[in-house]
Amino acid sequence: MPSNPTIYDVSRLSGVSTATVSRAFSNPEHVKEHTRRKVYEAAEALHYSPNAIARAMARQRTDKIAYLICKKDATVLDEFYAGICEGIMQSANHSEFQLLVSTAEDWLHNVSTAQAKQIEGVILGGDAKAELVSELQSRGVAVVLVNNRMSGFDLTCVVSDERGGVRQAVEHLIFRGHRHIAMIAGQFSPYISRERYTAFRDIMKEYGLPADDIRLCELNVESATQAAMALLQQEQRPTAVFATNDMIAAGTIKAARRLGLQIPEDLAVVGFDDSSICPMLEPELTSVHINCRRMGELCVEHLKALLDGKSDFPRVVTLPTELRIRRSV
Amino acid sequence: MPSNPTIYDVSRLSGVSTATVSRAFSNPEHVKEHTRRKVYEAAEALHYSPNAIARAMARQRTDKIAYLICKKDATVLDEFYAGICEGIMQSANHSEFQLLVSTAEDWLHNVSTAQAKQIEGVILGGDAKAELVSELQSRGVAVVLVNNRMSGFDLTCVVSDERGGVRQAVEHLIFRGHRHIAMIAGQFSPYISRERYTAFRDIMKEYGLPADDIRLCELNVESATQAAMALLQQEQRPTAVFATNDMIAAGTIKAARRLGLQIPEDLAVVGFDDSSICPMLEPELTSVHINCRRMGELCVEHLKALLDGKSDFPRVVTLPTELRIRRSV
DNA sequence: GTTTGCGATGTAAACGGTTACAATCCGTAA
DNA sequence: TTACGGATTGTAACCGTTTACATCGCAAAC
Repeated sequence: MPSNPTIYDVSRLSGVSTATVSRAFSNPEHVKEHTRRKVYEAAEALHYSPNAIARAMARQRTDKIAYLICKKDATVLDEFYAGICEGIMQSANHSEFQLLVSTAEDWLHNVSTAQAKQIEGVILGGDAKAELVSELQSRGVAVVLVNNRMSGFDLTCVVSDERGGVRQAVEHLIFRGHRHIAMIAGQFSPYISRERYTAFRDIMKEYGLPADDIRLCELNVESATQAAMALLQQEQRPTAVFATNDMIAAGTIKAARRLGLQIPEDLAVVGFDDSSICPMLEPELTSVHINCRRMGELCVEHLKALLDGKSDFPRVVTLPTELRIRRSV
Repeated sequence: MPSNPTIYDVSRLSGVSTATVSRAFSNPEHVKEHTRRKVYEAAEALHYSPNAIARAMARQRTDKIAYLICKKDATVLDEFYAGICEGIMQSANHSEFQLLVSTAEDWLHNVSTAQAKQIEGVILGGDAKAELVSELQSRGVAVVLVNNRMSGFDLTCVVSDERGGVRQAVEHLIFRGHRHIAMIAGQFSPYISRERYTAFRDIMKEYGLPADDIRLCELNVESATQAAMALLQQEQRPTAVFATNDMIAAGTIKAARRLGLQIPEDLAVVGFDDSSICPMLEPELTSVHINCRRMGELCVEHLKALLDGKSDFPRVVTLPTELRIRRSV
């Protein structure tokens, strides 16, 4: 197999210097129309395209960014993070970035120490450790946090409006007349868990309602179902449940069914995330929609701004949520 | 900010040549214990680590591979492809590959033409076009197909045992005494759709049962529900439904409930993929499990073998499926 | 005491672009 | 006509490694 054509081949064939060929590709406006065309023709004929490695070497920049997911769960790319990933992918492609994807654990060992240098920017998803952030920043890597915040650092965070989302869910229930609203909460990343929890408490208080019927559960359906069973078998049964994600809501629905409760007549349920399971459940689940793709896109946009030195951006970018009303309330 | 240390800095500090430093890092066995230690100490002191770009340039290999998802759907990284992606990620990290992720459309325009050269291997997921494969192979890029097959090419395919999976599902129904088994099928990638369809037909025939009650639907719950409604309102109602994925099974369950049918008493349902929704449904859905992570890992392993020139591997790697029995049958 | 051979190390030329600087061209104003 | 200046283009150094080849030292074999 003949090795790939180089800029020298193009230079020779088109009769101009390599510098001009280079300019024709990276600064077309600096080479005369006529010459440029000659270059392009030669390149076309040779199937030449600039070698990105060599270019990165000479330019001292790689246009490579990474999406690092910091999670210890079994499935790293769940629907939520996958959605963000899609947004990042799409936006990265349009911005001619190359996107590396990895999990944080493997990364910290293999890569942060060994290769971080050729990554220009990192998007950290999940529960990033402060140590990782400072390590990266100290090496001159631009960092954007997604769905997380961190104090004490000078960095950009892209988050969904968790409090607003909880408000949409809870007010929806309150406006339908519910007074005894319980919450079943799972342990997500610290940031998310805290936001959803405090938001629930604050909003209930705002309406003068008690926010003391709160259960915790593990992140699996059985645990959620158990928690819901216990909750619903109290003497003072709540008329509505706010579940901090859709899986927990699904568990709640199962528990209700086992206890012979009708949804939404006997019990209203609202979920969070508006994942793909919502329309599959019976009844279809009302849930708070988060625009994951958009979050991913925003991450890339802000990372780009950071890399271009335009860091006069807002430090915290908040994306509104949207209540998707279905039949479970 | 001081620019990163280079091999020259290490060379100077440790008092050996750059060649020796280089060897100390990439061929430790070719440098004497004593020297090696001096080099490592100097590197440590300077926080030096080899610049992968320069290394790629000199070595003429990049250790970069890509996972390309060929799909036109709205959500590219659904649970299935995300699972594969996780496996690839993990395996790639262990093999010190850098992993790029992208969708095929953007790719074909931006990358295949412009940058394919510095990617050494590609894993193609979904419905890859033959054109893309030949384009890549003609540029000397190693290609592995996942969950797809393609004739006329000399390439490695990693697939789950679709026929075996269908057999597990259908035989499970048959052994429970079902005779009138209907199928509701969605339009996935051509390969998957065809496999599941023909497998169903063949296996039913094998048991002397008619396989003529087959419905098609779009890939959304409503469409699946509609299809199931029509199916279940026939005068000769089937006693079991084989759904070609879990979402369709969910639609079937919804339809059954609307018609007042009990599951599994009046209707048995089996899904496919064993996605995370199975335990959330009521009743919990029996489904055919596919080990996506493992498929991803296998892709990387075979890609690696390909890159190392050991291509005496089986051309088609098939991964067994496993029936996860729950309550819907 | 030479020669031989091998392991450890050094020298310097790639790898394929970019870009500072110099040189040239060409139109315009003095 | 000539000097001037911006637009184009060419020359060559450089980006940070790897690696073919040369060199060196030293022990075994003669």
